[in-house]
Amino acid sequence: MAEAKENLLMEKIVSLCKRRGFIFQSSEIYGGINGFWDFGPLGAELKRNVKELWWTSMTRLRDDVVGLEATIIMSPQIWKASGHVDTFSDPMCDCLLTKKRFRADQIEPQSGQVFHFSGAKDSASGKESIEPFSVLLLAGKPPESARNVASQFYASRGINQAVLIGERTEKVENSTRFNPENGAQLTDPRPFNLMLQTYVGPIQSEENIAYLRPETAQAIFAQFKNVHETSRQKIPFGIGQIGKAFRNEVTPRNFIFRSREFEQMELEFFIKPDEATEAIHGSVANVAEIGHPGEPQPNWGWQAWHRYWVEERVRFYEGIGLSRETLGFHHQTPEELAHYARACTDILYKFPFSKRDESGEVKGDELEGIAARSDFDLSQHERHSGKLMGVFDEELRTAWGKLTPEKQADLSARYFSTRLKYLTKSGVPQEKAELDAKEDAEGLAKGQYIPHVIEPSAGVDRLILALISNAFQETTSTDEKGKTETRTVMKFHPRVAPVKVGVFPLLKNKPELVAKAREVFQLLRGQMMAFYDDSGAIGRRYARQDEAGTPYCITIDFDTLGEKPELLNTVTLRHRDDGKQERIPIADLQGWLLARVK
RNA sequence: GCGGGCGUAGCUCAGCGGUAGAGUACUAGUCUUCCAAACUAGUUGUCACGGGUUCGAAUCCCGUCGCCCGCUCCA
Repeated sequence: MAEAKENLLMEKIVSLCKRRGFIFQSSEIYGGINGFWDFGPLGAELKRNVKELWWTSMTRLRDDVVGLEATIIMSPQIWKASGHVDTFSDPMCDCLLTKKRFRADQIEPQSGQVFHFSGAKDSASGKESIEPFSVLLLAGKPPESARNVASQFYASRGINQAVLIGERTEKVENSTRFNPENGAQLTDPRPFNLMLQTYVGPIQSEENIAYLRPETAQAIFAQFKNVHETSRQKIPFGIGQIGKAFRNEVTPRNFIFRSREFEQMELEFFIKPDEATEAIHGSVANVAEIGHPGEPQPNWGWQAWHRYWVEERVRFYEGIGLSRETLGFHHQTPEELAHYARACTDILYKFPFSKRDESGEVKGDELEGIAARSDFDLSQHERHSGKLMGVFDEELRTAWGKLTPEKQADLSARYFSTRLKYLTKSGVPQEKAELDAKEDAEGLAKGQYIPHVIEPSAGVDRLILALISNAFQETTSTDEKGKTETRTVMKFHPRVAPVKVGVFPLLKNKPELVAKAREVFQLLRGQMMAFYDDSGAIGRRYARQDEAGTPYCITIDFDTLGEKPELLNTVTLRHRDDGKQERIPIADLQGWLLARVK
C-alpha cells in the first residue's frame, strides 16, 4: 500500500520533470537508451547551480583545496592499479534452473556424482527436448533427488511429465560448474565488465582498449604529484574535481538515481599518516563521535578529518535545502568496508523509492560516501607506475630528531606494520614486503611518507533527484464552484532554483507595461537567471513559475508607471512558497534578490 | 541477465478488429488590475519500433527497444 503511493509520487515527479523541461530520456525519438538521461533547460540550470555551489564552497572559499579537471579516458594502467579492472569485470554464471547469478570465482568447488541427461520427453503431450542438462548429486541425497532437479529443469522448458532421456553418471572433483544450493548446472562463466570500453586509435585491437572512467577519483591520484608541486600546497590539502563517469550498470533504476553516464563531485583530501602527526604533536587529537569537530587543527588524525568532512558535507546539503531530517547515515561495518578502508560514512537521502528496513524505518539511499581510504590509492599507483608518490615533510623531519629513541622505535614499528599489512594484502611476496615496509619506516624518520586520504565523493545526478523530490509539493484546493484543483509547487532553495525571478507585465496588450517590464528584465538578467513572460492571465504565469520552482516573481502594473504617484517605479514582488506580495522599488530589486539567491 | 506489468497528442488517460478521441497544455486574439478567469480561433499523433495474421490492426500474434515492479548486481 505504502509502496504504491511512493511509486505514484515518483511517477508524478518523472512526469513533471518532462513536462517542465527538467529531465528527458536520452535519444527519446529513437525509443530511448537504457540508463541515460538528458537535462532540459530547467534541469541544466539546476545542475549548474549545484555544481557551482560545490565548486565555490569546496575550492574557492578554502585555502586548502585546489581544483582539477582531468580527461575521461586515461591510461588503462590506472584502472589496473586502482583495482577496477579486477573488481569491475568478474566472470558470472547463472543457475540454469533458478536463474540465480554467481560470481564464478566465488563458487565453492564441489565433488561428487554428476547425472547427465541428453534430453526429456513429455509422457502426456509427447513434446520433446534435446537440450542436455546435468545435476551434481549433493552429498547424502538419494539419486532420485538429482532426477527431480532435472525434471524441474525440463518442466521450465514446457515438459511437465518429463521422462528423462540418456541418463549417465560421472564422478567429478572440485567442480565449480554446479549450483551449490541445488546441484543444478550453471551456464559457462561469462565476462561481466562494469567499465565501458572503447579503443584509442583507429585500430580496434586488444592493446588499444581503453576505458571510460568509472569514477573521477583516480585522475586525482594519478595527478597528485603534479598538483602538489605546482599548487605549493602542503599536507594536509585537497584536490577537488567535478566530472562525468561511466558504469555499465546491470540494472539502471529509479529514474536518474542509477544511470550509466553520471557526474561526480569528488574531493581527495590528503592528510599525514597518524604516526607523522603524533611525531610532530606528541599525540593525535581525540575527537567526539558526533557533531562538527570545528576548525581543522594541526594535530588531527584521520578520524578527526573524517568526522570533519562528514559534517562539512552535511552542512553543504543543509545549505541547499536538504534538512537533516531528510538525510540518513550509514556507517559501513567492518565487513562492508574494502580491505584498505578504515571507515566509510554514507550520507543518504530519503527518496520516494527508498525502502523501509526491518524496523520499518526509511534509511534512504546514498548521495555521497565519505571514505577514509588510508594510503592505499597513492601506494597502488606508486607500485604500478614505479613513480614515487611520497612527499617530504620538513616539519616531520625536524620533529623526529627531537623524539626519544623509545618514541621513534614505537612510531617506526607501527608505521612498519601498517605498511607491511598493505603490501602483503596487495600480493607482494612476504620477503620483499618486509624489505619495502622497512624502507618505508626508515623514510618516515627522514620526513617521507605517502599521504593518507579522506574522500568525500558525491553523485551530482542523484543529488539533483534529491533536490527535485525534496522540492516537490502538491496542494489540492476546492474553488467556489466546487471544482478541485491540484497545484504543484517546486520549493527549491533559492540558491539552487533554476530560475531566480520571473518578470511579468500585468497585461500584455498595454505597450507601456510591456516596455517597463522588459526594462526591469534587462536590469536583472545579467545578475541572475531571470525569465520574462507575458502570455496568459497573471495567475497562470505565477502557477507556471511555481512548477518551475522560481522563488520570486515581479509584476509591473499601472502603479509602476505612476497611476498612484507615490508608487511610481515600484513593483509587486510575489513569494512562491506562500503567495504573499510586497511592494518594492525597482532600484532596490537587484540587491534584495541577490542577497537571497547567492 | 531472469520473471511480471506497461507503452495512444507536450502531460494524464479513454478507445481493445471497421473514420484517431477527451481533459489539460500550447499558440493567436478580446479584456485597466494579482494567483491555472471567461470567450473566440487555431496547432498537436510514424497509436514505441519492426514483422506477421486479416478484406481491414492502435486493437490479435511474434521480435526489438524503452519505462515500472520483483530477483540479480551495485567501486
